[in-house]
Amino acid sequence: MMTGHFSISDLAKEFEISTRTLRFYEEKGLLTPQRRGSTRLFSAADRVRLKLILRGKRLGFSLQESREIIDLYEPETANARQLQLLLDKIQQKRELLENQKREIDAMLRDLKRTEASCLAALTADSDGKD
Amino acid sequence: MMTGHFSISDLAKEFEISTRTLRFYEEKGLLTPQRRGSTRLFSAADRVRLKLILRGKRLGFSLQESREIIDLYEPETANARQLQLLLDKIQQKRELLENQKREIDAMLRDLKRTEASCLAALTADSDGKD
DNA sequence: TATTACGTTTACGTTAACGTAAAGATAGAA
DNA sequence: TTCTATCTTTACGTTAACGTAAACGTAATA
Repeated sequence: MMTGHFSISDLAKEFEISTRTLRFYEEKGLLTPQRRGSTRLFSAADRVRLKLILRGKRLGFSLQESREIIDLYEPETANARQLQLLLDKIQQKRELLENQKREIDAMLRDLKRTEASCLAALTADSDGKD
Repeated sequence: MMTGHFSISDLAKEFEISTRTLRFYEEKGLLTPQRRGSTRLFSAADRVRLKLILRGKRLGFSLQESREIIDLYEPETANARQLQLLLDKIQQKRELLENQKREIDAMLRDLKRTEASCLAALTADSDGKD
């Protein structure tokens, strides 16, 4: 039935995770699905949060860290003092991410060097120099 | 004494990790220090490997993944067939890293948007509109 | 010589992020 | 109504990456 909501297995299939994982995320307060009786009903907002959690995972963030980042997106904090705090946190996360990018670039450079010497070795072989 | 080697605590201090961590990495075959008696002697090469391991950690790689990447750097594989395999692996890792970069950029864009609306809210407040 | 600093091995403990199994409720199809 | 699918809760198990403690060896220093 079209309810505008997702069942637990809907999301599990879509994102190729287990239902246990979804229940675990709720248990940890990362997702807060509604209930119809005892059955969980996930909203579009829950789905977005899930996307962010999984993206965080791919970047090597812990669930706690992902939660911190996700919480930054919620503009419930309409108070100015809180907003400044929010901006500070965003700045922190930005620096962390920029650092990650730099490390990735360093790794890519290293790989490129190794690749180059591999290719050199290969072409030397195909030159039939020996 | 200048031996051209590092003691376990030398490396522990330099990289701000525990000696347990270094022993653990050896146990897992990620580092292979020599021994003088029972005491570990780490070489400059060990130190480089350690750097790569820690960089991998910061990027959210498991020790197993870090090992795979590090192994790519070792040009012991002078055989052509092996070299081609090596190039394939490098390509795989490159794609993985490029993907990570894309995800980071996505995250940075999201943060930027949130930041923008925060700033908008703040300046609206300081306008004293209410 | 006794203490301090540093090294060793062995082994049990811990946290995160789930996996897996048991036992049961509910709703629609055969 | 019985079967099948899908949901629930509860709870013990598992892996990675170390932490922590015990018990010991060695070497320089007070």
